[in-house]
Amino acid sequence: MTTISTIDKLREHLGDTVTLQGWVHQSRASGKVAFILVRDGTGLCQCVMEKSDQTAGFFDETRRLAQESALEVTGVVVADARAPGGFELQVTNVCVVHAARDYPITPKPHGIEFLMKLRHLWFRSQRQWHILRIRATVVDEIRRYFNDHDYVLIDTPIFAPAAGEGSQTLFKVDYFGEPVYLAQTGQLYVEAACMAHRKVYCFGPTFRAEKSKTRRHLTEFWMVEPEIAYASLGDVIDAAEDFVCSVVQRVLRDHRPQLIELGRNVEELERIQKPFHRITYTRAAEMLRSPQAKALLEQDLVAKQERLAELDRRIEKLEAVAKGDGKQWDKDVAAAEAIEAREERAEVQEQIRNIPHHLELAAGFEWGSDLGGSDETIISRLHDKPVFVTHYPKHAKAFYMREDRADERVVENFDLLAPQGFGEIIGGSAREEELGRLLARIRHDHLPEDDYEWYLDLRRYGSVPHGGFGLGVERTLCWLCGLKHIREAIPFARMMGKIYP
RNA sequence: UCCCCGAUAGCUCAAUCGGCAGAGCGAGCGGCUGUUAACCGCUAGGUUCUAGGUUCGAAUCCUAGUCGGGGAGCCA
Repeated sequence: MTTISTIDKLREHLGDTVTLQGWVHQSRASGKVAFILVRDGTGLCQCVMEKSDQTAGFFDETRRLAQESALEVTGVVVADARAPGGFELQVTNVCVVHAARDYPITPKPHGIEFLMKLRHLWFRSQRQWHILRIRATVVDEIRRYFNDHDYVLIDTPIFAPAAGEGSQTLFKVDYFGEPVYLAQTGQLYVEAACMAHRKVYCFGPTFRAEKSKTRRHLTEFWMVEPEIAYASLGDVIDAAEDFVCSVVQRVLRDHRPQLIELGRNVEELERIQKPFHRITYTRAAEMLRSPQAKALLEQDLVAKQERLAELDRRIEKLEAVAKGDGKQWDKDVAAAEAIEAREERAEVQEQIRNIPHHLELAAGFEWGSDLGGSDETIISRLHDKPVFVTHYPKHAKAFYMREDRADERVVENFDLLAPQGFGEIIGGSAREEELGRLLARIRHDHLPEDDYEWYLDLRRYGSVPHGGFGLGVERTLCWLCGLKHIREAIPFARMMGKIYP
């Protein structure tokens, strides 16, 4: 009777005979020795099987086990520098649970369409495994942070009778013959709850029917929304800052190796310390029109053009190698690198095409417009840490945001822009607590007043200054992991025109 | 809603000016006693997205459509 172990605990079993329950991640075999890289959900372990009297009974059948075959493998745990991870299993027995055939995801590169259709299998790949582990930690830290800071969890409804935000982005569903909408935010409900519990938060999926096919958009994404009674705009910003630092620290603490594996620059994350930068929208607008912004983009253009020339040279060289008559191995590597370089070239070309437009947008930025994606990128790249942009023009923002009493053209809101151009990860505000002002805004925006009767009650009975924010889990994960596309930050992405699997 | 790009073997990609449909991986078989995306040999594998058109001849050119990728607007 041997111990059943998991790969993450092998270190504790050095010298022991243990059984691993897992799947074949990769395998290499010769006539007399086979290396099976086993994946068991907790990690990877190289299992070495030498042909001998002991293994004769199963060696020939198992040496060529196909990728993703399920197996129980028993052996002695030994330390070996040649093994990935430093430990390996000297196999004494193998029990095939299920022999797989023709597993579609191979160790070679695949296209994104193919991988998304096989999302249910793509999970098993190392990169995806790391990302979803980090996601689980981020979600855990979100809950832990708010629970430990005296926030009360309030679950808000998914079926909502009216719009929380722009009504063009609502998913309409039939509710016993009545049209209702999938929630875009739980905010109005947590506002009600914070008057009962002082500090509350909701955490769940939200739905937006935005017709956006970009690397930053999902139609179903997860958002945490804390709401605090007796809070000023400054209090809410302080809370957001502390919270974001806490999430970053936790991910650094628990996932440093995974972040490095994903290619994330860990030093950049280590710089995420309080205080973050705080600028007003008006100042941001000035920055966009400033010589610094222009210089940044112009330098960017030069850098991108140099990169493009470099890539052209590289691609030419790689193609020559790939088509030459060198060793097959070298040709393969060159061909794979050429594909990667071509992808990067296409991306750089697109960026170069966009820069003049971005320059124009920034230089011609007028007070009153909302900040666009490229504007946010410029602002965040002019800073080395996350930036809070506050006090946006009233007419560009939602009706519930508190009017600045000192300047009624703006509201007391903020966005938090992640550094390195990852864009907006938080939106928040102080909420309008005066019934009269709120009613005027609802009427001005032609919103259905009846639907908001209950919400207006909050201003009739013990209305106090309060505020909160919403943090998008997937966008935060993109930033933390350095992901290029949001679809990798959620187990099963829901995007415009995509709902399988 | 708008703009740009793409679709060739199971996968990733080639195919020069419009002239015989190719390679690697994966799969199958064989070989190899320490591999790290293993290696070596052999085998099988094609309605070139769809429908029209131009042409002696179309993967390649034209028109329309479908699907996918990226971006704008909008947003977390």
